[in-house]
Amino acid sequence: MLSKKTKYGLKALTYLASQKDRKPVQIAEIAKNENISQKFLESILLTLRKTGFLGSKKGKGGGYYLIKDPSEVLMTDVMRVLEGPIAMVPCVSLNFYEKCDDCPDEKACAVNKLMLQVRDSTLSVYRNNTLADILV
Amino acid sequence: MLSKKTKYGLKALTYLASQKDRKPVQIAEIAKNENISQKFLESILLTLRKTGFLGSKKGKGGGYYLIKDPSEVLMTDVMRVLEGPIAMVPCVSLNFYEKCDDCPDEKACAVNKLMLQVRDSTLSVYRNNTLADILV
DNA sequence: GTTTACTCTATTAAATCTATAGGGTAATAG
DNA sequence: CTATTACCCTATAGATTTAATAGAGTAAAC
Repeated sequence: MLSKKTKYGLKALTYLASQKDRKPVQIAEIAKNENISQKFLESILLTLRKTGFLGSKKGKGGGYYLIKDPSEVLMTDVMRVLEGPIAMVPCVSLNFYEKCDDCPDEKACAVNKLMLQVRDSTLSVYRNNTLADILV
Repeated sequence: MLSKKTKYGLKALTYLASQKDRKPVQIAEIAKNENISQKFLESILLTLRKTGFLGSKKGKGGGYYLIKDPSEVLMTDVMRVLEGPIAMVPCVSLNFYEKCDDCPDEKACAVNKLMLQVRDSTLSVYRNNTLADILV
């Protein structure tokens, strides 16, 4: 299941991406238009700023804005930051690999074999989509 | 993240599928060989029996056994029973559809657009794999 | 009729997710 | 300069889900 954090984060990014210009947009405006708890959204936008997706401006007329062009924001990167590993099990994760303690041999593991395929297919979707691609 | 329930369920199914014959296998044997808590496995196998994947035999020499040939057990069905919806959001789920209360229009939702693709690609993996395919 | 092994319910412990509260601080406008 | 705006950060609580355990019950086999 997709977490609310990821869902809200994606909605905020697309909201910013569909602005005419790159002027800062206030948290309150995004929260209201996308039906998101403002405080919760605050922490999500903070994460996106710290990970280089967003810039922010303080004071009157401040807010958040996209740093890169939407067509340069890969879903792979967004999803890893918001949702975490793309793989459903750590033993098939590219960026968050971890050995299963209950599994003596990954090569002989059916779960591994299946989840490897799922990871690859999911990954290809994220790699083929930028923020610009999912705008509607 | 894949739940332990699904992981254990898949391991149990593959354990049963790789038996020479279809004689009942005891819970304890599966639990020991696959490093699974026996009581937890018990409840998982019960689910798989109730949903038509496994049969069981009581008393001495009893246990669980596969009902169908491994090549006829689709991963789509297994995953839906063990893990639940394949879609990451209810609004793109085929079997568990639900409208998002925060989203006025699915057609205009970027999350929907992206997750629809993810669902389709994941689904195609599960549809192309039977229990026989993931044996190692 | 005793043993074996599945069946079922209830409960608990742990982890994670979601949301809220509240104060702090930097930047801007006037 | 100063008041206001709006981001920044920490802590915490409530809800939900997951994982595991305990224990009693029941059907079948030998």
